[in-house]
Amino acid sequence: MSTTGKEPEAVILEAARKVFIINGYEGSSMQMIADEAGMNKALLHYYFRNKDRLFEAIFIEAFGKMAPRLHQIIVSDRSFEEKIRGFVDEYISTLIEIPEIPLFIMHELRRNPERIIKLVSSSGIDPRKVAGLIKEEMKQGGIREIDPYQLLINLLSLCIFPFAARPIIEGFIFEGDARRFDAFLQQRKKEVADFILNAIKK
Amino acid sequence: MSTTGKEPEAVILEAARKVFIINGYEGSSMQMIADEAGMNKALLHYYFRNKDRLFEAIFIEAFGKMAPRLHQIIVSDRSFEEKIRGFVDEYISTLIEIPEIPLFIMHELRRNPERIIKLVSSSGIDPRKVAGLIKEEMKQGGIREIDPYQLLINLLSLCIFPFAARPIIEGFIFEGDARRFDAFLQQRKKEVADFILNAIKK
DNA sequence: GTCTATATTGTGATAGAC
DNA sequence: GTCTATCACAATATAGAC
Repeated sequence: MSTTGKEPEAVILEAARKVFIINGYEGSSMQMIADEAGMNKALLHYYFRNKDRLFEAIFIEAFGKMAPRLHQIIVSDRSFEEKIRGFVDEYISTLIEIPEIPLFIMHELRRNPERIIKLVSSSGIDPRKVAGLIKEEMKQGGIREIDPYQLLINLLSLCIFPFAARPIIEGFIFEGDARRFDAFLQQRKKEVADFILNAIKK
Repeated sequence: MSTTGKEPEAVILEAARKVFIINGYEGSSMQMIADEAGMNKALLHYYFRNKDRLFEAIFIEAFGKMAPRLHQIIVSDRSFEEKIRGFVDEYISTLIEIPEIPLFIMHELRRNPERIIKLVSSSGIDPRKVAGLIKEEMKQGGIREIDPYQLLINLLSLCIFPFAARPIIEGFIFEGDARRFDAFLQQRKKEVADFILNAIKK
């Protein structure tokens, strides 16, 4: 009860989020989460039966932050160029806020791909419709027509990859200088949109 | 000794490769590797002192398959277009053979970023030189000049991301149909090269 | 609800027989 | 070199006091 100030459930979830998203399922222990939450291991089991259930709550939440935005922009009634620019800008901005999420999702999805089925079916997104929509717009927009799936993956690749590969890029290309990498990401919003729009121009 | 038929060391390494690359460091146990190798746990410790050393052998090998190819093509004396086409084609072809490597490297590098420093310094690749080379070629090649780092990351993103995100893409976009995904990858070699070259054309 | 204590299993690693 | 047996410890999870 209490005045909804800091229910243990919320505290646990916040701690679990931090620990799981950084270390992954196998790299995280209930003890780590308990420490982060400032309480006892047993309490985690009291509120969330076991590690799996606690993890699932975090994973679904993280997945939900990534998938639906894409769909929303694609099916809006803006112009094609505005859709591309809008998506790239919003997506990269979001990822700057939660940069660990892409790699987290990719890794955990690889560990347990069956989970996708549940999530996809519950998301209500029909990839065929999205592809059809893109194809339609390419015809009308005076744009070089390419496979809509390739375009879709290109869009996602250019937005997401730098975050998933951050340690490599930051270490390898920017010599470990985080500020250069951040500046790179800010500039990237415009750069990626331009890149895509140029690539599909006739 | 023996006639180099199947030295235990090689058998262990092959087993460790399979297990580590799929499950990651924390997701793998010495028992799993021993089972895969068809021998006893203790033997793994006999040949490779501990789990860390065994893992390091696998990680360095995997990393070595990804990084140097890029450099080799970039510094060759082919034309700019040929470099792009050559790199994309060879890189995607390689990744089709070893599709789990990108995610493996990304995840493990996140877990222990310090490891990069050692590897980068020993690879002899100077990112500044590579960027300078790209910049020079853009001037000569009659190409729209963009930040060479952005171009480099775009190149890598478009090649690597589909492999790292395979379960998501295959499940989410291709409805779990692996054959459609494979066809998609084959087509992608040409598609990505065209996409990039169009994007940087004046 | 929240803690301590504990049961149980799995892990990396080593000792020692052969 | 290769095995069995075992140690020391960390993990998930539960029982039970308060």
